[in-house]
Amino acid sequence: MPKVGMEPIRKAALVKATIVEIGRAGSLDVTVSQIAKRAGMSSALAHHYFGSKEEIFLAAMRHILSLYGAEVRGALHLATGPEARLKAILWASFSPANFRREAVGAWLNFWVLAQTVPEAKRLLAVYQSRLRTNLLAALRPLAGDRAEAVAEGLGALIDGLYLREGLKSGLPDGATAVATALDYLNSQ
Amino acid sequence: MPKVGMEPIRKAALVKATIVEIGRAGSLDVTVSQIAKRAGMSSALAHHYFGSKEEIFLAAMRHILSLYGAEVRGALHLATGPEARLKAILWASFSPANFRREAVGAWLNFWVLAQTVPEAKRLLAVYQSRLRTNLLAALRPLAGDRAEAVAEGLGALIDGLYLREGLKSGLPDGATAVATALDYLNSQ
DNA sequence: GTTTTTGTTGATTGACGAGTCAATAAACTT
DNA sequence: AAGTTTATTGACTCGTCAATCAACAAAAAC
Repeated sequence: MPKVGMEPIRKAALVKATIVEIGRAGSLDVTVSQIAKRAGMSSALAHHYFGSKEEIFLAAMRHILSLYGAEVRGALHLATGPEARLKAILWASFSPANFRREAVGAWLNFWVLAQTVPEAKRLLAVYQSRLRTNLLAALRPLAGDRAEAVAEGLGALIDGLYLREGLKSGLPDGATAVATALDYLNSQ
Repeated sequence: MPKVGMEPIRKAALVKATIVEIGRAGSLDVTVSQIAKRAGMSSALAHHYFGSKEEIFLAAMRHILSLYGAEVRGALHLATGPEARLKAILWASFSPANFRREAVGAWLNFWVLAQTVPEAKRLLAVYQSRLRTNLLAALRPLAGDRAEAVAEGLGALIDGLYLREGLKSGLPDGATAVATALDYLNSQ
C-alpha cells in the first residue's frame, strides 16, 4: 500500500514516538525498534528515513526545541511591557506542553546527549543563548546593569526547576514553578 | 600474588574509576570492562565484588553524595550565624572537589539513573531533603515564613547552576556560581 | 509499457557487552 | 598437611541491537 509523500509523515511520527519512548524509559537506552514500533513501522524504515539512531535523536531534540521556541515567540508577541514579557517567557517555559512528563524526561536526556554529540551541544547552546537574549531584553529596562546577572540566575533557575520536575513523583505543576521564578524576579 | 583484605581497596578503586569514566564518556554508556581496566583489574573481578553494573553505579553515586555531605557538614561546623551557614553551604556545593568536571558529569548522569533505578531515586531524594533542611534552618531566622519558598528556589538554582556547568566548554568556575547564588540570596 | 523512483519489510550480519564459570594460587584455619 | 576461604583472570555464553540487504509493490516519469 505504498502511497507517495510518506516521508514527512513517517518522520514526524518517528520524532513523536522518540520523545514518548525516551520519556517512558527515562533514558536514551531506547532501541530503534521500540521507536519504530510505536510509530507503526519497521525499524528498517526508520533507518531508511533517518540513516542512524543519532539522527533520530537529533531530530527529536530539534523538534522539542522548536516547539518551545514557537511557544515563547507566540507569547512574547502578545505581551507589551517588560514585566509582561518576562511573565510570558516563564509561562511558556512551564506551559503544559513543555512541562509534560515526557518532554521533561526527554529534555534531561538531551542534556546528556549534548555531553557527547557536538550537534546536540550546539542545539542546546542556541536555545540557551536565545533564552538569555530574551530575558536580557526584558530585564534591561527593569534592572539596568544588573540585568546580566539576573538573567544568568533566572536562566539557571529555570533549568533547575525543570530538572527537579523530572524527578518528582507527582504530577507536573507548572504554576508553582512559575510562582517560584516570579518570586525570584520580584525581589530583584 | 593474592593478598588478603583487598575488597575495600578494590571497591574504592572501582568507585573512583567509575566516576572518572562516566565523566569522560559524558554518559552512563560505560562498560564494566572500561571501569575495571581503569581501576587496574579484570572485569570479572569487578563483577565478583559488586555483582552487577548497577551496583557499581549506585556505589559511585553514594560516594559522590557522601563526599558532598561531608563537605557541607564540615563547613557548617565552622560557621556561626545564619548568613555564615548559608555561605558555607554554597561554598561547599561549588567547592573545587564537588565542582570538578568529572563530578558534575557524573552528577548529571545520576539524575538520569534516578529516573529508572528506584534506589538511585531514593539516594537523590535524601540529598535533596537534606539540602532543603539545611537551607531552611539557616533561612528561617532571616526570611521568616518566606523561608520555604526561598529554600525551594535556592535549591533549584543550585541544581541549575550545576547543570549548566556540565555543558559549558571552559573550566569550572565555582566562584561565579557562588556569586550568582549569593546575589539571589541578598535580594531576598 | 518499460524504467525509475519511492515506500516497505523480514531476515541477516556483525559487533559488543553483561554476567558466569572453571581454574589457579596465595593466604589463613585447624 | 589438609581443608577452607579469598583473590584473580581468561575464556565463554547468551542476548541485544544498529545497520544492511534483498526483495517486493505501487506510483510516476518517460
